[in-house]
Amino acid sequence: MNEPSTIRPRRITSYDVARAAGVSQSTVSRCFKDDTKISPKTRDHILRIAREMGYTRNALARSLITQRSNMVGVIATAFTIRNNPELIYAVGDALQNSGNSLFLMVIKDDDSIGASLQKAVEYPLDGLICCAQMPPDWIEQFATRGVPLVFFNRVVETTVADCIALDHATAGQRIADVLFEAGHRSFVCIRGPDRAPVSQLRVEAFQNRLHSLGIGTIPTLSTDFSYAEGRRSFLDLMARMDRPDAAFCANDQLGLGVLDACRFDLGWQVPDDISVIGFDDIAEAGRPSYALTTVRQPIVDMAETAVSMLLERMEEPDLEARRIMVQGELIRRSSARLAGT
Amino acid sequence: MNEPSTIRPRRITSYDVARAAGVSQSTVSRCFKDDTKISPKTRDHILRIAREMGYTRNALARSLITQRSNMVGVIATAFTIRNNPELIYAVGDALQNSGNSLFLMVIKDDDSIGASLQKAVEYPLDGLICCAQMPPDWIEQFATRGVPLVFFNRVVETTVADCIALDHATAGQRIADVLFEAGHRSFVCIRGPDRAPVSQLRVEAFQNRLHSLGIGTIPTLSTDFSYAEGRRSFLDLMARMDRPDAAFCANDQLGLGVLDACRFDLGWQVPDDISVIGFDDIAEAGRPSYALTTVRQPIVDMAETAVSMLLERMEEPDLEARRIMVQGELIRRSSARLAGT
DNA sequence: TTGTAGGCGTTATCAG
DNA sequence: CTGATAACGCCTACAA
Repeated sequence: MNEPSTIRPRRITSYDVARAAGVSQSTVSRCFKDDTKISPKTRDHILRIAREMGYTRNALARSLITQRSNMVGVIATAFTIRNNPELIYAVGDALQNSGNSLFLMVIKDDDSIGASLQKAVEYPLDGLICCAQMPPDWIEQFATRGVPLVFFNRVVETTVADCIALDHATAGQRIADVLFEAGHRSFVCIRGPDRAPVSQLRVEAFQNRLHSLGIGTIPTLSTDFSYAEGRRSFLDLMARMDRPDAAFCANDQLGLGVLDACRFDLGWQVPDDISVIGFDDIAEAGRPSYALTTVRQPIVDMAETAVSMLLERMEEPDLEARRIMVQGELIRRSSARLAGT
Repeated sequence: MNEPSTIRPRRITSYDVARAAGVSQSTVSRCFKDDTKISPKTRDHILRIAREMGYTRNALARSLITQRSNMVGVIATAFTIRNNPELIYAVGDALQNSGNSLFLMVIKDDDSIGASLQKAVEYPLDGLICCAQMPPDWIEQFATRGVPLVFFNRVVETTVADCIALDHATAGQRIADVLFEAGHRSFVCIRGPDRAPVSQLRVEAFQNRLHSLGIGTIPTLSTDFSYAEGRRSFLDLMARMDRPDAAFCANDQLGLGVLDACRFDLGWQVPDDISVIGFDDIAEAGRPSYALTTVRQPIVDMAETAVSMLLERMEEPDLEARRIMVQGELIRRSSARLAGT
């Protein structure tokens, strides 16, 4: 008959090692725990044999009995991954340093989170860092199941999950203030997708502040948060209106697009003809080719804090919910004419 | 006495559902398999009760018996994550579409892969996509254990793993050719870390080609692959030598740094005073502020292919090793004076 | 179609 | 210090 040319080899288990070492399976198991009593002699003996046989503990089987998978889920949108890759690295690194693993669930946008949440409870994960919006009933769900949850840059009204976020609103106001003080009186806004909460917070705070300073309606465009859309939509807008004094962009990608539109498509001088301000302080914003004035979001610090909060809550599930608001730092560069300090 | 204010709730199991529904545990289990025979009536009944109780199958327990965790590991360096975030997204998305999950292991650089490999066998993962160098004995290890393995942009001489990589060498030669044809005769190279294989392949091919065209030793600097280092080290070099005709940078980040050094620090005209060429075609390279001539690496396509290859091998472990070399596309922009076509 | 029983690879609890 | 034995939560013959 036809016999398979290769069979997936059976995994070597602690029983195999036990047999080879002439001890019981539980003794083998004990070898790999630190705080247990076992004679150094047998331990060495068993460990050597285990190494020879290529034995490794099965983490899945272990987590079944210990009730901990040592895996932490991270839910992140395409945009977050593209725009803040350091976040992924920082979170992964911090998790690994604490003996956990990173179970990454990527989603298209904030609205397509469903399947990931399902997976998070199925696996089950020891904790969850969510960089996206989550329906309230799911938040409850995780709380009931005792799965620690930290929101990253998504503000949620709940008492059962921690959250860390930039204070987008205060920063948006601040930008309105410094532009106004510098004498700017006509503005436009380029924002991200309508459903992106981060964009919304930044832009609304900006607009509200200007309104209270007596500025009327501010022309505002929604885009997909990308350089290309920022550039294109700004040109669109400029074809229909006079040049404003200043443009506020909900993130740096948009800001770079607007800058290039000004310089290369419209032939305007920045900041003499127009001030441009972005948000995030991504690497490119600081380069001399752009020198974009922006608000710095300390993403790596925030990532590390998020992991710490999660780990704390994993230790101490009864901790009351914490809400950390990180203040952004205004980074003054040459893309905007601003009033001094 | 003190009683815990919260206890981690016991997980609801299929036994709980069975009891509530008045059936046996195995019947509950069967409800969640498609191809099994069960009367529609009892199925609906059980599913409804399961939903009411908030029951979800435990994926870990399931994988213990099915011998598949449905988790695929991805090992990526800090640099890869930072510079090719789309890779992470694309891989994650493709995996999820095939019913698998992404177990992400981040490492500092190619040399610090050890712990991740250990985890990969421990968990155990159903497959591994490795974007880093791997010691040969570990490659064997995975083969013996029957864990499918795909290398991404790392060329390995092995018959037991697939690999997909850009043809860095051919691209490096090509750049040498077009620069030489355009009349350039003096060159410098800015490369990545000494241990970064990708950088090495690109630069060595470039240098070898020029040697065979009669060009002598080419001043070459090693850096950390970053914009800042590219800019700084190029300035260093220029302080010690005459202006070369062209600079080849092992990636676009370096290229952008060198461009800014030329324009903002040295006051040179690009490409009149010097031609600058990068590698990767990252988004910023295409923007008018830079317009960096470079080689396009179709990272998303490559990511999807890598996942396909892995899935195929998971189905068919006996497949013989495949080695896909992707040809890069020279993208001509205004940072380099090149010969036609 | 449904129930019974054994097993996946560990860890934990007790005796010895 | 070590060895039985019972979980952990599920899947899957096999029997009914």
